[in-house]
Amino acid sequence: MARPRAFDDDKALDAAMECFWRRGLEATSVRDLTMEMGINGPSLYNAYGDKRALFARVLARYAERWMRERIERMERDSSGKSAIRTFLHELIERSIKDEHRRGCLIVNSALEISPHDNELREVIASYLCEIEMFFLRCLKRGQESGEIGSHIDPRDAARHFLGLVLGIRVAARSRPERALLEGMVRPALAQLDFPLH
Amino acid sequence: MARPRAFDDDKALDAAMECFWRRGLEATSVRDLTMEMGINGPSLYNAYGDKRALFARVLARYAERWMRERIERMERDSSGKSAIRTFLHELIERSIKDEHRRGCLIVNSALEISPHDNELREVIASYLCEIEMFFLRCLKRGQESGEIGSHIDPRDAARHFLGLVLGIRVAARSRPERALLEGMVRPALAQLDFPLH
DNA sequence: TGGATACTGTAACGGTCGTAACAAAATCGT
DNA sequence: ACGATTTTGTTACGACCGTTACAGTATCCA
Repeated sequence: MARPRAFDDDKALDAAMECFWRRGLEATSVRDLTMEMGINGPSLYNAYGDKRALFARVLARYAERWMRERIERMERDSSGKSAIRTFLHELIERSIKDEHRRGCLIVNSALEISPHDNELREVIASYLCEIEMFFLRCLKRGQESGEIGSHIDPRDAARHFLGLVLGIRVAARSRPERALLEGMVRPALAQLDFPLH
Repeated sequence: MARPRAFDDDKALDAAMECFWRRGLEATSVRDLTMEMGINGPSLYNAYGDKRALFARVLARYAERWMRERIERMERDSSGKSAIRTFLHELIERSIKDEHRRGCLIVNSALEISPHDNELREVIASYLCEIEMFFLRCLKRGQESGEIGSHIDPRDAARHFLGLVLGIRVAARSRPERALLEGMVRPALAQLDFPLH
């Protein structure tokens, strides 16, 4: 049929992910990408379309690997309450140990993407929904098992935890201090332990 | 001595603020700025230095007008608890009515600024501290007056509210839905009303 | 009135941006 | 072995980037 590809798709996309993750969409040039991915401009355009299409592809890859992986891993936890706790503490741990201050590609993109780019905005909105739904499932599970009081509205609480996830990621960019991030979540987690009223 | 300035400093800085607020630091070109500010390139460089210096100036102006103004206005409230409530609800209202999806310049910048730009990063960190300290003062005031239970750790709660402020601003960028944003804060505000344990 | 001084406008600098034309090279089915 | 097909490397496009030289202009103090 035709000449086969000389580069590894997975490696190239991982390299592109690293670029966009560190510098964002605008600040990453196509030259940065080609150098880091080890391919030439025309190969990039032939394989992935333009820069924005590559970004969208990388964003989906990121969500799959770093968001859904974590959600699925947490949901293997038998306790909904401990799943929430572990999720948040792992998030804090990652945020603090994040040497290159990359943060989270989804959160970074939520702010960087132009408000007029409806396609990417909706993609990002759907990722936020997935996080919200994860918390909602955990909360309902915890209430069914009795470990979380029924006085808590799981819909509101899920949104509340989503807000904290986003807040942690933003705060960690300029103030990656453990005391700050742990203080942020402690009241929310404590509320799950309150006795029924 | 010399020829006086032909443009209004305040108007020019407001125009620059609007540019950076809508598009961010990178995506705003010097040509965008000169056109919107109504001045020429050399005048811009003569008056404000380079683009980054102008951005820093605009950021300080933004903090003064949109962050400190609100904090000071809220602190005129005799009740610490109601100051917190009003602050958050006003934030939500602004986020929903934000036609151009500008969000908050400070939060936007917290994510956009390069992690290696220590000067701007520290400026932004100091703004986050100011917000945290505002909440801390409100909480302490509320506890002294007895309207907030003493079982609440004001340091943690202040960080918690800061996290929510940041989370609201991020979420509103892609999901400016009232139900979402109000759900985010409701559990945190409800906690202030809990009876002592 | 005449410098001294600061601002304005025009024009352009070198550099980088995202993207594409084009030909050479490598693989396939036949 | 050949023609069809796809990827690769070279090169360069026009546009825009942040920034500045320079000459012209307006204002103040003397």
